[in-house]
Amino acid sequence: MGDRQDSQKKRDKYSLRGRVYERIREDILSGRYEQNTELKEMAIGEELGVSRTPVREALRQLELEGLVNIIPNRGAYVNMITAKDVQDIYIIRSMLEGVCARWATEYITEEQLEDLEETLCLSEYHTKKGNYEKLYELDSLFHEQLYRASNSRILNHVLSDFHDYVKRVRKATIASQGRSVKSTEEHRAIFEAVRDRDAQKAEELAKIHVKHTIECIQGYGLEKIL
Amino acid sequence: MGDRQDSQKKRDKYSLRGRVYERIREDILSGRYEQNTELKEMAIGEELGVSRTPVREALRQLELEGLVNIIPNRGAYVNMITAKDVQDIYIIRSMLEGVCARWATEYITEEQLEDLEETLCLSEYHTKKGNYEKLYELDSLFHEQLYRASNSRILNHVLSDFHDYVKRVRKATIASQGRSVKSTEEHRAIFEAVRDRDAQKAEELAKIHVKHTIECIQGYGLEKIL
DNA sequence: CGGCAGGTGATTGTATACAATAATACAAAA
DNA sequence: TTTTGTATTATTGTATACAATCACCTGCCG
Repeated sequence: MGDRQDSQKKRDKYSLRGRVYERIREDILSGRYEQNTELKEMAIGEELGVSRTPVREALRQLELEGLVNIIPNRGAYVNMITAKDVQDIYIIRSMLEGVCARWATEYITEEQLEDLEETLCLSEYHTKKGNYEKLYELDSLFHEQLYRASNSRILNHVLSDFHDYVKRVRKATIASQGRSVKSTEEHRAIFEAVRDRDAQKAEELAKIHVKHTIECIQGYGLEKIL
Repeated sequence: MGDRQDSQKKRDKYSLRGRVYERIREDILSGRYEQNTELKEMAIGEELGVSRTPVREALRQLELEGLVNIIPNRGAYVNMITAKDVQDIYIIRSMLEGVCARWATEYITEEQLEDLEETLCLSEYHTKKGNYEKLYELDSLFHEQLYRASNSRILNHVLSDFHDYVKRVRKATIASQGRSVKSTEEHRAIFEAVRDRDAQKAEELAKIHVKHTIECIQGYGLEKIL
């Protein structure tokens, strides 16, 4: 339990390549590697008990995401998300989550609304209990459900990636009493605006929600997390 | 001539994998394949005179971009950009190009400003001559230079991808007398706002520039392009 | 002592071989 | 006729083998 993370993602968790990809990605995003660590195909392959082939394919994918630098004939090097990247992502996300919420008011189905409310209820429950691990998962789920409800494959794709990239930061912010309570309240407000089909309000609330997270991060000190 | 397209992209055009990737990507984005065309590794490999290995790696990368669907043990299928995707991309781009221009006013260097103006001059020249092929390249270059000037790796990455995705549409819109003149004028205005460090104006102009392109597309009829 | 040439080992790039899986066709039984 | 089981074939998934490239070290020469 606790490895829920891709939900809707089609990323194939069952092929060797898929597992290797997820593994390296997770290791980079969670900071287990340092910047510019060299990722040798053979070494990783041995560690995971697979040959070079799936490792290579995974590294090529990570290169495309910008999480790995590949220098031809030389090797693959870890490319960490920097503090500035995180800031930029949050600013961009604040806008995109806004549009997302706006679009969701137009496209969300009754079923999706119910799912969203269920997630919300669980969030409120676990907020009270201070169960941060579970809360992080529910926070992710809430946003991903909203992404899907926007009915935009493109927006969903971009936002999901960003969401993953700042995973570490989000884990840290959620795990503070003050922020988690506030965050869940804001989720509730966004949900209600979407349910009531108030596009303007939903957009505004979603933007503010992300902005508050930025402020929380800046208060906390980004260096401590990265 | 005419295959300029990646400029700053680090995409390795010299390895077999890189060439295969670019080739398939280009074929998908330019509409040479139909939706759901099955991409067989062996067939592509034979066509390009390479083995399955580089083809596989290329397909895996395209999967991550969403340009190809891979069903495990079954195959890879073309996933075209739909008309709605294009609309979404333009709406999102309009916001992101706005932030990009804003950030550029803060970060652009004198050298980058000169490069930008040079591109602009060439654009104006070729606009007069109605040289649409060249104009398309210069339009791409102008935007890419601005992306870089934003000093945001993240923003640059997202915008560059989007820019590629709507390549076909952009080619079509540029190739209309009215739009190309207007577009170049708008580029000039954006450039001047950036040069004068007027963030507010630059952002507004960049947003409007993309919005105008949407309108042009809608007037043109997206179905004809896709 | 320093710089450069060449060799050596390590690592990636590509091709191929083999294994596993899924699609297809066909035949037999209900 | 329909359905189901099975053999065949095509295709992908993975491993390995081989080629090309690069980094590093050594030793020669200035």
